[in-house]
Amino acid sequence: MPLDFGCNRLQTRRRSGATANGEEASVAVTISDVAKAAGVSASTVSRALTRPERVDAETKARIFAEIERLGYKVNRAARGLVTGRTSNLAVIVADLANPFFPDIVKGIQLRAHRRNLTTLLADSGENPEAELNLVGSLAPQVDGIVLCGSRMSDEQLAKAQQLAPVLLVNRSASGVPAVAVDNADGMRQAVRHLRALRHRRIGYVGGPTTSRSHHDRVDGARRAAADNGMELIELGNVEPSFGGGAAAADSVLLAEVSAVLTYNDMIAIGLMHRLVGYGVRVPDEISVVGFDDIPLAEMTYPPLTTVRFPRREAGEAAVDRLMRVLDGAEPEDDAAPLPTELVVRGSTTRLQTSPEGNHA
Amino acid sequence: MPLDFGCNRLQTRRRSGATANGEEASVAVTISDVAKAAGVSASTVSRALTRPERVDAETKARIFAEIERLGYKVNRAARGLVTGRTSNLAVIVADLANPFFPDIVKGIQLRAHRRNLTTLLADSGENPEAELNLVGSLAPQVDGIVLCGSRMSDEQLAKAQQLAPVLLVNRSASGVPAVAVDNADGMRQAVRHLRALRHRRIGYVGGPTTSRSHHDRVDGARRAAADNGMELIELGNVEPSFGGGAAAADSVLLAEVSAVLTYNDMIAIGLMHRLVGYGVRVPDEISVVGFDDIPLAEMTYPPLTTVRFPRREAGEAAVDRLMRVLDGAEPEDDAAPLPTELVVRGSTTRLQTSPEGNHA
DNA sequence: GTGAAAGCGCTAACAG
DNA sequence: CTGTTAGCGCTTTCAC
Repeated sequence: MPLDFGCNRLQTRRRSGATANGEEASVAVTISDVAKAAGVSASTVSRALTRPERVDAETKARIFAEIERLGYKVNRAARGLVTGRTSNLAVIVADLANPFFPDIVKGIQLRAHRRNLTTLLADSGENPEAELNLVGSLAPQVDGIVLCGSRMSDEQLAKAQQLAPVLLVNRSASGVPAVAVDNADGMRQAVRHLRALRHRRIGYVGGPTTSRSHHDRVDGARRAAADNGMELIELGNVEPSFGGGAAAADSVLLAEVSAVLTYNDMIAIGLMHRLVGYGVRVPDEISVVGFDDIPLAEMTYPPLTTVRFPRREAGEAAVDRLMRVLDGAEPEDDAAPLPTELVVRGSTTRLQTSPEGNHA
Repeated sequence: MPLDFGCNRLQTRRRSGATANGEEASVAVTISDVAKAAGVSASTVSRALTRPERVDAETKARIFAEIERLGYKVNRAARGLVTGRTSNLAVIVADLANPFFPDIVKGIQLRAHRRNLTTLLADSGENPEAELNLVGSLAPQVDGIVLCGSRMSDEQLAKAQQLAPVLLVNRSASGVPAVAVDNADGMRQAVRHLRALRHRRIGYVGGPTTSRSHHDRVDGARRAAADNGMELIELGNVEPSFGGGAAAADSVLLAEVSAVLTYNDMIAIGLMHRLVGYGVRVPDEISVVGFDDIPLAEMTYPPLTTVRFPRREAGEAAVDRLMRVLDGAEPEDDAAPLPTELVVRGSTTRLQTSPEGNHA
C-alpha cells in the first residue's frame, strides 16, 4: 500500500483585498470575509447557509447579497472536516470504455449533482485488486462508494465494506446493499418474442460464469424456454466482448438453431459480425437478440433487437439508495429490481413455417 | 452496520481500538493516533510523511510501522486546508457516452493516480452553460481542471480561467494552456493513403464548423489534396454522429467520388451504414476513411480505416502539463502537438484503373 | 531531530 | 436571533 509522501510547496490562490465594489475579488473568499462585509459573525453566515430558517430574514438577505457580490463558495473540505460528511461520492467502474458504464455514471452524476455531491470517478481496469486498492484510497475522502460491475470476490467486497459504505450496481452479495435489475425478466421477454416469431429451437451464448447477471439471465432464459415449450441450446460461455461473440459463431451455426440469445450486446454484435463475414444472413437465416441495449446496438446492420438495461435509472437509484443507507436504512430493505424492456429492431424476424422458406 | 449512539446526527466513522493484529481497525485513524502509538509528536509523524529525510531513520521506521499497523490514511481534506493544495483534479467532458472521451479520461486517471491526485469527473452534456457552472462548482475543490472537448465560448473560457487553472484537450484558445494533437497531419496521412490507392477525386464530410479540430482537419485535407494533385470535394458539415454520417450519404453518392474522408469515425460509421443500406459496397465501390480510431472502428463491417487520435496519451499529457502550469510554467511553452497515425483497415481499397474494374 | 503552538475554513454547542 | 468558543486533522514556523 503506497503511502502518500505529501506534495511540495506551492501557494494557494488567494483573495486580493476584495474592494468595496468587489471587482478585485480574485479567489478564496472565506466565510469571515462575508461575515465582515455583512457586519455579522461567521457563525451567522454559516447558519444562513446550513439552517436558513434560523436566521433573520433581513440579515440573511444582507448575507446572501455579500455572498453573491464577493463570489463566496463554501470550502467543502473545511466543512467536511467538522461535519464528518465529505459530500463526495466515489464511483468505481470496471472499464469506462465499456459502453455499458457511461450511462450508469451519468445517472449517478445527475442525482449526485442534485444532492450537491461531487463524484470521484475511478476505473479499475477490470482488476479486482486494483479495485480494492481504489476503494482503499478513495474511502477516506468520500461518504460512500458505488461499485459498478465490481470484479471483487466476496471476501474483497467484505474488506471494501469495512473501509466505506458501499453500494453495488448489478451485482449482489449478501449483506451488501445493491440496486438490482430484473435480468431474468428481460430474458423472459426476449424468449417470448422469439416464440411469437415462431422460433422453437434457440441458442444461448453465455457470458462470464463468475458473473451474477449471467446466471440470472441464463436462468431466465431456461425457465422461459420451458414455459413456452421451446428448446434452449446452451452454447457455452464466452468473453462478454466483440471477440467473444465472434468466437461463438461456429457453435451457433453448428447448433442449427433459428435464433440465438446472447449474454449481452457486445457478444451479439461480434457474433453478427462474424456471421455476416461467413455470408450468413441476419435475420433471414438466423435471428439474434442481445442484452443491455448499449448505444452500439442501433448502429449495427441490421440494428440489434435487444433488452434494455435501465442504466441511467440504475445510476440514479444507486445514489438514492446509498444516501438512504447512510441515513441509517437497513441494507435488507431491498427495493424491487428495476424493470428491463425488450427493444425490437432488425436482427430478429419471423421464422418461415416451411423449413426452406427463406429466399433473399 | 451504522451504529448510531444516541447522538442525533450522523456520526463520523471512528476507530475502534485497533488491536495488535490490526483486525479491528475500523476507520478514521488520525495522525495523533499514530503519534501516540509511536511515542512521538504529531508533527514528527507529519514530517515523516512529507519530508522523510528530515526524520531520524529509526523514528521513521517506528512511525511507518504504526501507520501500517493502524491502517492510517492521511486525510487529504485536512491537509489541503493547510497546504492550499487539494490534490484533486477535475475533468469535465462533453459527453461521457461519446466513445471518444473514455480513453482520454483513463489517460488522465492513470497519470493523476501516479501523482497521487484524485480525479473528479463531470459530464457537461455538451452544454456550454452547464459546463461553466460545473467549473464554478468544482473549482474550489480542485487544483486544476481539464476540459475535454469544451463547448464553451472564448468568453466563457476566460471566465472559467478566473475560477481555476484550466487546461484544454483538443481545443485551443489564446492564453489557455492546452494539449494539442496533430489533426492536420492525420488528414495528410489519410489523403496520402488514398492517393497511394489511386484515388484522385475524393470527398470530405465535415464536422461542426465551430470546432477547432474540424478546421484543422479540413485544412489538412485541403493542403494534402493540393500537394498530391487530387480533387477534394467538400460535402458540407454534419453533426459528428452516426445520424450525421447517415445523412451525408446522399451527398457522397451524388458527388461521384471514389473515396470519402470524414471529420470523425462516428460520421464514417453512420455513412457506411447508410451506404450499405443502399446496397453500395464499401470499399469496392467507395472507400471511406474515418478519424479518431474509436473502439467501434474495428467492429464495423468492413472495419474502418481511420486516423488514430492519441487519446490516452493526450490525457496523460494533460495532467503533466497542468501540473507544470501549476508549478509556474508559462502557458506559452507549447509542447509539440501529439502525433496521429493512420490505421489501415478494410474500408479503403485500391481503385481499379478501369472504371468498371469492380467485381464482387 | 523533535515538540509546542498556531491556524487553514468551517460548523456546533452554548451563552446571551 | 446572534456572537463566542472550541476544535475537526493536518502542516508549519519556531524554538529547543
